[in-house]
Order: sequence, then C-alpha cells, then structure tokens
Amino acid sequence: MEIYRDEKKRLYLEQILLTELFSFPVEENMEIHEYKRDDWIIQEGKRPDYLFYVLEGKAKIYITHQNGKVTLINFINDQEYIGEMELLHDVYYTKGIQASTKTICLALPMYYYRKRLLEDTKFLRELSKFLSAKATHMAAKYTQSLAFPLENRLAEFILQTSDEGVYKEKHVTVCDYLGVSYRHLLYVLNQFCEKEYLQKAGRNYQIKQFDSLYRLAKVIENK
Amino acid sequence: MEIYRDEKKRLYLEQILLTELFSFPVEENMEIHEYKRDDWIIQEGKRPDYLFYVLEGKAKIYITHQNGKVTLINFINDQEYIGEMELLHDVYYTKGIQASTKTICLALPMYYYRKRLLEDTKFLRELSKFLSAKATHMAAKYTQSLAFPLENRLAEFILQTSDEGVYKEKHVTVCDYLGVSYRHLLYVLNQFCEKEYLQKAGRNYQIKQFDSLYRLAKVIENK
DNA sequence: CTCAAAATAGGAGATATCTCATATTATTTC
DNA sequence: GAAATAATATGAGATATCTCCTATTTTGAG
Repeated sequence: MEIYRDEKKRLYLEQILLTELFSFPVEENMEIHEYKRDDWIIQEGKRPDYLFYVLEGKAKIYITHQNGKVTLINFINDQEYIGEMELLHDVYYTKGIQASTKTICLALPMYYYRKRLLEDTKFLRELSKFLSAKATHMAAKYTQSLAFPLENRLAEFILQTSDEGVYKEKHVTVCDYLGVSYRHLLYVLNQFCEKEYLQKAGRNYQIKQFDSLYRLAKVIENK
Repeated sequence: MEIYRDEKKRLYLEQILLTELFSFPVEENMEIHEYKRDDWIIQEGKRPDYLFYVLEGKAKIYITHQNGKVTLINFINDQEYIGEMELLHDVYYTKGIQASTKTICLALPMYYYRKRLLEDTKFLRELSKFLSAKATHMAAKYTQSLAFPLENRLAEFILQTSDEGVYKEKHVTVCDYLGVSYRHLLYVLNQFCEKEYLQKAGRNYQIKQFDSLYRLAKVIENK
C-alpha cells in the first residue's frame, strides 16, 4: 500500500471534484491510498480507521464462515464507499476487503471526520443512495440464489462478465461469488459446452449461443 | 385501510416524537394510515405515493419471480421505513409489502416532501443507519443461505421466533422466508422431532433440546 | 530454471432439496 | 353449517449440489 504525499497528492487531487461528495473542506486530513492487486484494504474482523471512497479500481468483499466456507459477497467499484458500515455503527462485524485490481481511494480518518460526515447533507444523501442500491442488490442476489439453480445464475454471470464473446473468469472466484462448489461449477459449464452454448478455448470459453444464455439469464430478472 | 383524521390524528400524534425523525415540520401534509392484517401496504410493481414510517406493527416484503416462486425477503418492524427505495431512486422494481399484524404508519406524500426530505440531515442520517443495517442483514442472509443447509438456518429461525419454548410459525411463511420447499421444511422438522430436539404438540412444536438447536444455529453467526 | 502453490479437470458416491401427487384437517366465507 | 379455501402431512422419484479423491497443467517465488 502506498500513500500519496505532497506533490503527488496535490496533482492527483486536482482531478477530483470533492465538492460533489462533501460540503465541507476535507483536503487537509484526507489521504490518498493506492493498493495493489490482492492487497487487503480492510482485514476481516478488524475495524478500519478510515472511511474510503474508491476513485479507481475494483475490490471484493469477503466473509469467512465458521464452517470454513468463504463467500465473495460482492464487488466494489469506483465511486463506492468502503468502511461506511463502521462509520455508522459502533458494533459491526467487519468483512474483509481485497483489491482485485490496482485501487486508489480517498481515505478519511474516522476519528477526525466522523462527526462532520454525519452532519453533512451532501455526503449523507450520496451515502443513502449508495446504501439503498447495495441493499437492493443484496436482496436481489439473495432471492435469486433461493429461487434459481446455478444454471440461470451462471448464464447471467457469463453474460455480465464476458468480453467480446469470451468468458474468462477464474473458477475459484466464481464459486465463491455464486456460492457453489468448484465441482458443481464445472459440471454446469460442461453442460453449457455439451449443449453448445459455449465452446472451450484453452482456459477460456467462447460464447456460441448468446440467445440461449440470454433466455436462461432473463428469467431471473425482475423488471 | 383507514386514514386517521382530525381528533384521532391529533391524539395519536401526541405520542410521537416527530422531532427525532425530521428537523422540519411535517404535521400538515402528513397522514396516519392503519392497515389490517394481510392488507397490502404497497403492491408489487406499483410505485407508492408515500414514504412510510412504521409506528406500530409488522409487515412482510415479498417478491415474485418469473418462475412463480415467491420469496419473503424480510420482515419490517416498527421504527423502520417503507418506500425509501422509491424516494431515492427514480427507477426501481417495487416489492410487495403486506401487513402481518395491524400496522400503523406515518405516511408522507412523496410529491410534497421528497425535496425537503433529501435535504434534511436528521432524516438522512436515520435513513442511512436503517439502510446500512438492511444491507448488512441481506448480505448476511445471502451468504448464510449459500453456506449452510436448512438444518442450521431453521434452528436459528426457531430460536428467534419461538415464544416460551414453543415454535408456532406457519409452514408456508417459513418456506417463503427460508427459501425452501414445503416438503423439505417438513422433512427437516421431522428430523428435529426424531432427534428429540422438538416435540410436536398439536400444530406447534415444543423445544426439547435448546442446546442442540443452539449449537446448530451458532455456527452460522459471524461475530 | 526449479519447486511449490494455485488452478484446472473429472470420477464416484452421498445428501440436500425439489416436484408432483394425494389425503386429511382447519379456517373462512356466504 | 355447508362448501370453498388454506394449512398440514407424507410417499416416491428426480435433480441440484456437495464432499472427497486424484491427476494434470499453469503460475509464481527464489
């Protein structure tokens, strides 16, 4: 992890419209942190000292259960907050947050800014929107996981993450994200290949029948 | 559904500390709605005209999937909001909300109060806390449903909802809530009876081995 | 370059959960 | 209070998903 200082900080900050996020000046005690791929931004179970706002990059939220299973709860993208749960609640089980690409964040020390943040309308309004979207998204994932087998959820995931007709996610990550065993994921991917929805190309999968996948994915949406 | 008027409204309002919720006066255009058990407070797919705040009672959030499966996403209790998603987002798939007991709500017409609500620090701070708790709760339910079989989740549910050692929830509701089939719920309840964790008493179940259930429930918590 | 670790791959058998069908018993409604 | 509706109950067979095992290939660290 690197903290931007002096000139580097100043240069970077010039690109950011802080006034869109906060209605009070934050420059002074605010830091800019850069995390490398696979760095832990927050460790599971350890309260963070900062409220983060992701400027660039992508991260993953993980939780470890007592039976050893690990679930990738969700991805975090730019323009999202990290540590907001701890800002709002004194008691909270902190999830682990890991950078999945190079990730650059604003980092506001909580001890210093907490009070002012909780009185800042602009910040609170943005946070509310973010949190409501997060709650909605989790509710959707929850009900979908109960109502549909992997076949449908995987089809949707493939369409969402494929790039120019090629699906190339790591199986291990996908298992954690969709909450199924590695073995089962392979079964269903093989089914897709047998039905010629996909075709294996080395480690990757080429989408052959977009519409078949789309049909499977479509039934899980609520619109 | 009944709307409290005049004297009834005034009398009821006397008990409420509106200043804890909003920092601007809301009495004027605010209504008080009373819903009977099983009334729909919001119909699935139809945008509500009000932001509600539950004063008394309990309600259920439902979603219907395209394959016909219905999930009871969550319960709503007093001091919680209804319709806040629609307040914050112009595009949102509205879930159905049904009163499960007599439920009394503050009802603020959105068209009238929206703007002021979104500028009210006190309201936004409360809403943020509510939403963050909601997001956390949904995330927990999601990961638990992926990581543990019904046995564990049901044990927790029984302990949470039983009253003086007696479990008496409707099977149908529990199926929707825990996202399993009726048939499977009965299987697992029967297992609990065979292992003598529970004993059937008419329609209800008497808890016989609190500690066995507790052991099953405990492993799903993250603390 | 080499070795360890991570990722991919698939077999075999178990089990968690589902669907469908059918009865019986409460509860509600007119 | 009879008929319709909702809730409870259980069997039988299917399937979605898991665990455990083993082997090969790729990647990363030194």
